[in-house]
Amino acid sequence: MTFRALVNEIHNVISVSLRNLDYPKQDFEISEPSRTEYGDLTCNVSFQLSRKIGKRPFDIADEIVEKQLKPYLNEKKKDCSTLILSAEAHPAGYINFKANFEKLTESTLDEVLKNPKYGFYDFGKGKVVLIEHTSVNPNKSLHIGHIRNTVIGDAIYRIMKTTNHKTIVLNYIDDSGLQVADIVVGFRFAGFPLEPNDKSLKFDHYCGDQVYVKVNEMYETDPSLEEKRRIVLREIEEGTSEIAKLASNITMRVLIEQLKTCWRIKTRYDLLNFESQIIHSKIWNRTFEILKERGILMLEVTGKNNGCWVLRLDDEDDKVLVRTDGTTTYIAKDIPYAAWKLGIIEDPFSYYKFVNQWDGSILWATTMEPNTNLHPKFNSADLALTVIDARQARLQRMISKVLSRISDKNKRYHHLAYEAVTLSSETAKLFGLDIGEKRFLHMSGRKGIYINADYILDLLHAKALEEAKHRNPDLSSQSLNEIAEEVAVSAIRYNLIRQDLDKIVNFNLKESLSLEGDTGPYLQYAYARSQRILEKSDQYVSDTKYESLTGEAERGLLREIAKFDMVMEESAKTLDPKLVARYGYRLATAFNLFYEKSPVLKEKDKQIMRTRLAIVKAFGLTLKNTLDILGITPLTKM
RNA sequence: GGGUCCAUAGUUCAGCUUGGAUAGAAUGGCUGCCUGCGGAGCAGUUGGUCGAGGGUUCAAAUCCCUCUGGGCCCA
Repeated sequence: MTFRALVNEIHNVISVSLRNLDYPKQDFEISEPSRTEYGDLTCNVSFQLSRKIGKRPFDIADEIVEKQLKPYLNEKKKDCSTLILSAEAHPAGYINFKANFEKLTESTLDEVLKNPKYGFYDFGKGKVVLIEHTSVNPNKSLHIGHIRNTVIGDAIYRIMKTTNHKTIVLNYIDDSGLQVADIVVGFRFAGFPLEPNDKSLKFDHYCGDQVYVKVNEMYETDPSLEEKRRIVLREIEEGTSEIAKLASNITMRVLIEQLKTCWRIKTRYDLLNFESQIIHSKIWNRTFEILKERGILMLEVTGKNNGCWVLRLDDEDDKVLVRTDGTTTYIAKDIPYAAWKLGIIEDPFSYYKFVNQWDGSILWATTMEPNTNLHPKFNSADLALTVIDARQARLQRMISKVLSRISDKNKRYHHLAYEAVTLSSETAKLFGLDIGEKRFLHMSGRKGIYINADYILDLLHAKALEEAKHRNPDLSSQSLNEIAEEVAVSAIRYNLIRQDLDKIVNFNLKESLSLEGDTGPYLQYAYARSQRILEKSDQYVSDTKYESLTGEAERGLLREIAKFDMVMEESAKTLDPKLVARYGYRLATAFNLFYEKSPVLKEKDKQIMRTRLAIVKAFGLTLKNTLDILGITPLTKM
């Protein structure tokens, strides 16, 4: 029983009151008031009713309080069976509630301290959610734009897991596209050695920063190379030649290096889906039949699309799927893949164990080689979430519409869109680019204008290492490096999660190196402080005295702790990871205030000391679980 | 041309889904607080015609319309 119990009780008693007073049925909201002096929770029902029945909000509030809430509280207080301390009609029209903190504290601490999984909330009822994220072309290293995708997708995975969904995480590998062809051209026809001269250079950096960028420059001056690219692309698609083997070899090497970066930021996947195998699997043929049966796909017999198979949806322009020469367009690959995700078509793939990951889980990969490996079921999800940036919105909306026409009603394909990461004008100058009055510059992999994920992590690591060394002179260099790495990961992850999905992250290199204020390390620091208190205590938390909990700082902290499962429900419902980040920040802030105002170990009254110790312990558990969802490692020293 | 997203403090952002009480953080500037549970912290101060105009409403940063500036997608 936590804050949710209080909200539910208020909701129930007001609903009953409305019935008793013969008011019409009315939706209303129980929320936190704008100022703490108004109480712990507030209800807007009188405003809603006022609109309907033309009575003054205060009169309605007053009537509900006097005729219903007060008698209710008098009755309930006899056997201490209410979490509400008082209800009051405010002249503005709100009904304001104060919580019985003694009882709320007791039930909250009881819940948190007994339940190491505190925060877990059964919103999903075991529904299967498939999440696809990262999906970076395997011809380059990941830059900060890519890891915004990765970090959002991974946070959503963790949110869904914590709200009782079965989760499957996919990484789609476009191993047969133009971008792969570009670097193959570089190695095969433009003289790039397969091993970089600098042996310490990661292979993905070498391919992306040097080969890919240079080859694209060379196209400008040497048109014959473009011809080579067409040949390479065709051979990759056919998949049997020497060039195709070279391409596959390079792709795998880049992919492994990309995955190292993803694992570095504590991301994991269940399955790698290779585009080449989707093409070879022929799942398009079956999908084509289904689309024709449902009348979504038409053979055009007149006009500019004469002879093409065209996708026809309400409020969308017609979209060609199959051209007159029988070749398919890009979306013709996405639809069968989406259909596979929801289990609309039979699973044509075999699977093999690709690699073991940092968390002990197995990463599988698709293969067309028949085998009988026992593997988890990867398709037929109830909800398929695809994390791709907002530029793909139109295409993704079309896929959703098609899928809603050919799948069961209870299944859903959803595009989880987010905006791009751009470079601030200050950061653009590092590339020698002056963008004048403009506020941001879009990154470009082809032009080499981007900030590598590994690079920013290394910078953060170095900065955190210096700081940690200074504070912990006794720690070994290995421990310090481990701490620095966790701080670096926390800074970057938090930075990318905290912002709204449909806002551009305008990346400023200098500001991103901050470890103070509203940042990941701030949360880790609050955790470390709390653990230091527990470490120095005997951790004995019974013999508590809840009525001693009168300080605003203590209550503020408890209030935040008590709201965790509601935050989880909301973020799962709205698919919004930033709510968890915001919550973590509020929780840490509440603790830091408590830390200033309510000494624990120095408190003379043993019972008060024990009560505060219990709060610290509950805080630690709650923040730890919050950090887990953000993919941030809690640290006891930093 | 059609569609879509964004605009809130010097800067970076919450708040908008579900209208309601004096619009909040962080950062920057200025100023305090470590012989005290870790100062990656806390407190104070500075800073806002919520892009503009209209509309709906007892009440609009929030809903609707128009416009401006910018991003993206499609043609």
